[in-house]
Amino acid sequence: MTNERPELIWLRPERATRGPAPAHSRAAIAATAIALADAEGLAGVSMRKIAAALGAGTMSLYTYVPKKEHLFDLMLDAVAGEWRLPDQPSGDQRADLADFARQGIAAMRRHPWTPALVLTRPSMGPNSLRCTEYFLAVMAASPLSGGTKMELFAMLNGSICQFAQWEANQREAGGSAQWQAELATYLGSAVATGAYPHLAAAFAGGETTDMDPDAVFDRFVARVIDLILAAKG
Amino acid sequence: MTNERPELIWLRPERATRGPAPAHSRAAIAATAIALADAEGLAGVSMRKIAAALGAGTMSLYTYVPKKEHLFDLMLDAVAGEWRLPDQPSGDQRADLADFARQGIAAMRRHPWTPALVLTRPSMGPNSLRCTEYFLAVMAASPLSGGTKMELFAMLNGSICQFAQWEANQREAGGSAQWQAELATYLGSAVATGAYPHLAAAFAGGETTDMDPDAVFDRFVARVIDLILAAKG
DNA sequence: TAGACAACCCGTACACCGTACGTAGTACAC
DNA sequence: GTGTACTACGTACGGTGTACGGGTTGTCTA
Repeated sequence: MTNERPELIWLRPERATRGPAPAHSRAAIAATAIALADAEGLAGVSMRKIAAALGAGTMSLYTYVPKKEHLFDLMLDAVAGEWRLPDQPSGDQRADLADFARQGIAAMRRHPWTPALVLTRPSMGPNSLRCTEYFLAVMAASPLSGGTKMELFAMLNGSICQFAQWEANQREAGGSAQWQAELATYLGSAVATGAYPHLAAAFAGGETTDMDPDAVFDRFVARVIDLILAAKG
Repeated sequence: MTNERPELIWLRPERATRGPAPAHSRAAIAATAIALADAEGLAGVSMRKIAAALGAGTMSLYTYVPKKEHLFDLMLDAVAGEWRLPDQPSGDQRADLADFARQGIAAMRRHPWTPALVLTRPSMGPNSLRCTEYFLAVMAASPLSGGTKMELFAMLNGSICQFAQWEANQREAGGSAQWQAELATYLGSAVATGAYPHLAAAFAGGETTDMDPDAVFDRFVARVIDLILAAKG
């Protein structure tokens, strides 16, 4: 079989025993990348910029991270480490899941680039495993199969990501007055053709859905939790 | 105010009246891009490759599409045009929504790059509007507000995307035996530390969840539809 | 009908990206 | 002391999106 270095970053030891002591660390690199992503978005994260921020040569990073993709894994797991989970579930499933979800949305609001990454690049670093473990602990009393529980976990996680991504999109769009004006013009003219009567009715119904984001999220997540707790399969 | 060309592509006329007749069209460019994305993934779509496939100069594309982002809008709307929706809902809400969802997952299986794009870049081209209109028609009898219905639509759509993306991830991971082996090694060693008892239990429970994908999807989407039809807010 | 001008077509060029490769230096294993 | 595994990183390559400018073509105005 192949004796190559493993592709999975969690299988590579961070530190070897032979050469000089490394001047940096995976954690520091990930932290710098996260700061960059927070400030400039995912597209603003480049190996050169990270290296510059760390005062290192660009290619030095590749001693710590074999590919940029793996850097994303590190970033995601660092964010997953921000969840503050109690050691033991309280016993109130609904409350525990709601709290779990709120931790998630909070982390993703701090780091708006996370949902896009989580959805397209699921990874299971130590911190992600800790989150999964907690979810399973909350569901421990349920008679559902392990596989079904994992499915439900994916669903909860995905829903949180989806919501966070939606919020991020809203924020981005809301920032540009021109964009909003153009969208209104376009939708107005589309509706005016008469081809979309129901759409017209929906828009005419007074758009007063700009409630407190936390309330919207709680309502949304309550629905998802309903669904999880009602699951039989 | 500004007299600039609108940023929103649906507000730009496809064809002007002054110069020579264009040799290509937005639709042809989008179709080429879609073929490329289907074959090589989103990352394989570059302006140069599209132009080459069309037999055009790279920069010529920019007469049709002001930025690459807008090309994505065109691609997504072309995919949205693949939904085969009846002129009128049947009257059976659950059946209509289930059919709608099945159309969605089918389109996204044909074009595995769509969910990532839809989630991060919602756009409302004519075909997307048609889909929205159909959903609202299905929900016409419901007393919910227009805003709530739009939220529910976003939720249904998002769920479909999420599922499709999850499937795409599975397919990609399943393709590499090495990757699967490494993941198993890693999870095994993680579980062996004893730090994740519930995770261990979930894995120990015999992973026989590899059912028919259609059945899994139908089960998943049935849950989401339950949630939509039960909505009161 | 003359000519202005808008829109098409596209080659060149620039800034930036991820990263392969090679070299130099360092510290532990033998 | 020597070999060797490791860190550090400059240079370079092939790719990206797209700004710019010039040549061409068709239509609308005078």
